Amino acid sequence: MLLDGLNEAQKGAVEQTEGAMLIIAGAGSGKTRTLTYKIAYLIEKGVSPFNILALTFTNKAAQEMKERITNLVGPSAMQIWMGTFHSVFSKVIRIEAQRLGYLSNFTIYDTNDSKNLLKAIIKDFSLDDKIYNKSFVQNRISAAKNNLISPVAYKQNVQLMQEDESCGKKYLSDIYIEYNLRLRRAMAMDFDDLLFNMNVLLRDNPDLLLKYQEKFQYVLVDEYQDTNYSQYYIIKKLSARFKNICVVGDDSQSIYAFRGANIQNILNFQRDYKDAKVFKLEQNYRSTQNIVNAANSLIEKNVGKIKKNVWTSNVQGDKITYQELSSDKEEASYISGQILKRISYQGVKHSDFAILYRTNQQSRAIEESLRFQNIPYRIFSGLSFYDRKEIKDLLAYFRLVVNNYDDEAFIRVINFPARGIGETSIGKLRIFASENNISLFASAQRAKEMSSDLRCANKIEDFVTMIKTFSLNLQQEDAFTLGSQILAGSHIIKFWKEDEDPGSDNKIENIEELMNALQAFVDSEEDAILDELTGEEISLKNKTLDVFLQQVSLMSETDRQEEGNEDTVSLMTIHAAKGLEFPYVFVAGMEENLFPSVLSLGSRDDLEEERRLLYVAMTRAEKELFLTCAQARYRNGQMNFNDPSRFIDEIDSQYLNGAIAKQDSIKPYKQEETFKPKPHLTKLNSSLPNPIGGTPVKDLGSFALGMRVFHDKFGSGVIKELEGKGDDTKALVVFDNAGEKKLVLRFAKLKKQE
DNA sequence: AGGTACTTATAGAGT
DNA sequence: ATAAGTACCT
Repeated sequence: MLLDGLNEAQKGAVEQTEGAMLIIAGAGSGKTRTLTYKIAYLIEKGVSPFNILALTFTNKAAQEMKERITNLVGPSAMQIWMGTFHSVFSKVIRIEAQRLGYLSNFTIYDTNDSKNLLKAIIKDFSLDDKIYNKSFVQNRISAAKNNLISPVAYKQNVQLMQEDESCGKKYLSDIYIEYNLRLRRAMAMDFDDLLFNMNVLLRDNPDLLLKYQEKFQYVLVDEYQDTNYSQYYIIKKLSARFKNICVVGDDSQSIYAFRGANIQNILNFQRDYKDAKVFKLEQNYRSTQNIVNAANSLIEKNVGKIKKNVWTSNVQGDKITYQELSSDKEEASYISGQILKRISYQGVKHSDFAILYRTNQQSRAIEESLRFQNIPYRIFSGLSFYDRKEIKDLLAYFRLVVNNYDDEAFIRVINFPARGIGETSIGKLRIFASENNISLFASAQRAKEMSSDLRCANKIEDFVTMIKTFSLNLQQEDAFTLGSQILAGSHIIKFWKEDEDPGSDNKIENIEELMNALQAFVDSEEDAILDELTGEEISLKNKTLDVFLQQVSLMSETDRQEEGNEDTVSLMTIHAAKGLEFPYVFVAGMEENLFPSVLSLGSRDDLEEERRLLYVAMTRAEKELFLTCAQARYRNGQMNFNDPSRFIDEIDSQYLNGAIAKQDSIKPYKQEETFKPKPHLTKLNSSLPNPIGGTPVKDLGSFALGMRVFHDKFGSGVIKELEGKGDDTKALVVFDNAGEKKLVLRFAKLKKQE
């Protein structure tokens, strides 16, 4: 019988098929399993896979779930629409593009493209790019889009306009307007547009609303705690007709507020859907009692959350190890030492270990140590394959061929490899383009009629002709064939072969890897879900370059990873570790200002998110968990000193080994309650005074040569030299017991003695 | 126009 | 520490 392997709570959640329901799934409680069986159960009950929509957090998760369901109910499972919000709805938008005034070969701009575009606009508006920092502007626009605030609505919103004005950015709304205009001119959408425009489609086209409501009779959403308002609204509308909406999540694992996720979506679900049934999965099958209890004791410190009692009947296990080390280097070698010890004496595999950290830059020291010890490792995320220059260049050629209006792609390749079209000429094209409100490519096509003479008009014409020739073949050739022609026509390989730099061989290998991916895409089986739509839809099943590009733009680094058969240690950020589990887990960098991040200290909501992040990290571990802290760490080229993370104190010490009671270090975190209220748009107030580096600058001028000072770690000593001034003052201190140290006063927290 | 040398911004998680 | 931007030279 299908449901025999499930516990009572899981079974209940599976058997409730109709109506609205919320499944609160604690860490390690078999959530994926439950969801898998639930979908299989629906199909077995006679629901057509065509009528099921399942939204997951990564494409990889979707793929794995599909495979499992296929194992349970057979190949019809391949017909389920399953994937991330972005990938599923980008397909819908592709199909219905005309309703939005787009063609289906529109480009998806990634964050980088967005920022470049914003930079150009800020420059064109003659605004100060320090005040109008492109990352800030991008965040603000993204937040607006995620809250379904259009440029016009933004301008009419008194509160938003006042916020902008009060921080000296009154033209932000104008930038937003221009940004959207230029996106449209480039026939491009950014990530947020995919969701925003899906909402527009459903709002403005009653026939389409009905069509997709009829199609998606059963809507299931995984990781519901990490959905934003735009996503919330899409599924609300889609499920309004049949009212079969099942959301699964854990409010304690909500870690994407920075990206617009709204934890209220899950907290308010019952208010929103009055008849909603609630199921709680509370038994943890993953971790030892010590790990579960320790994680519980931490997350208890959060105020806003749904009551639940996560427990386990697993063995008690070892206590969690907390280890302070003197530096990031020591921390790294401690970790590799612990790994080596377990591998040589206990026959544990490399792949049983994960090293998790808050920020990507922490991987460096750890990598060095692992390499030194010959421990095989694999780093997830970091500089993604698709972020590499050589890959982006070639993809830009592809993009321009697929969509001639794609201005960001045009800028990237018009003179790469160098073909004698310089800044001056490109500037003239830009002006012509904005005067006539056309794309750069269209301007290039009309180079001859431009008033100012273009000395390189012939070269531009050659380039245009080349791209156009490829474009003509877009629907005739498969992605690999056309891609190879473009690669040859671009002379990119020739460029890297002639390049002296030793890194260029690797670049060529990467390009070859991309070509392999193209070949694999062409050879792959047709995606059955694309076959299913009938009527006026364009064909999505061709293995052409445009389809490849759309797939690739929404692929994350974790989606890309092959099923790793290699036996390696995994290194990744905690965010990337969401949903994974490992027998042995190290969480590195348990320090104030790093974890919790210095940027989170300004609000309780942000701090609670950091706490949930640690909760996620801890609950990845099955058998053994290590938390490490480095007293000194290189950051931004400078040595940095931080206290151990406040979170260490928050974990009940009975589950912890190695915690050192701090005698006299003062921890001023009791001020939690004094945080200022947040405006309703997440992150929209992050422009408020927030000094880079975070630590308030104290009176650094009060130290003098020969003065006796005290340092928390190094003890007493005498200042031998002082150099630099202001923020950068450094002191050479001769410590009584710790030798000479050069300290940055801003970080070192030196105290005067006597 | 293209390349090199110096300057300066940026260092939070990622679809 | 590093990437990206600018100034200047060939």
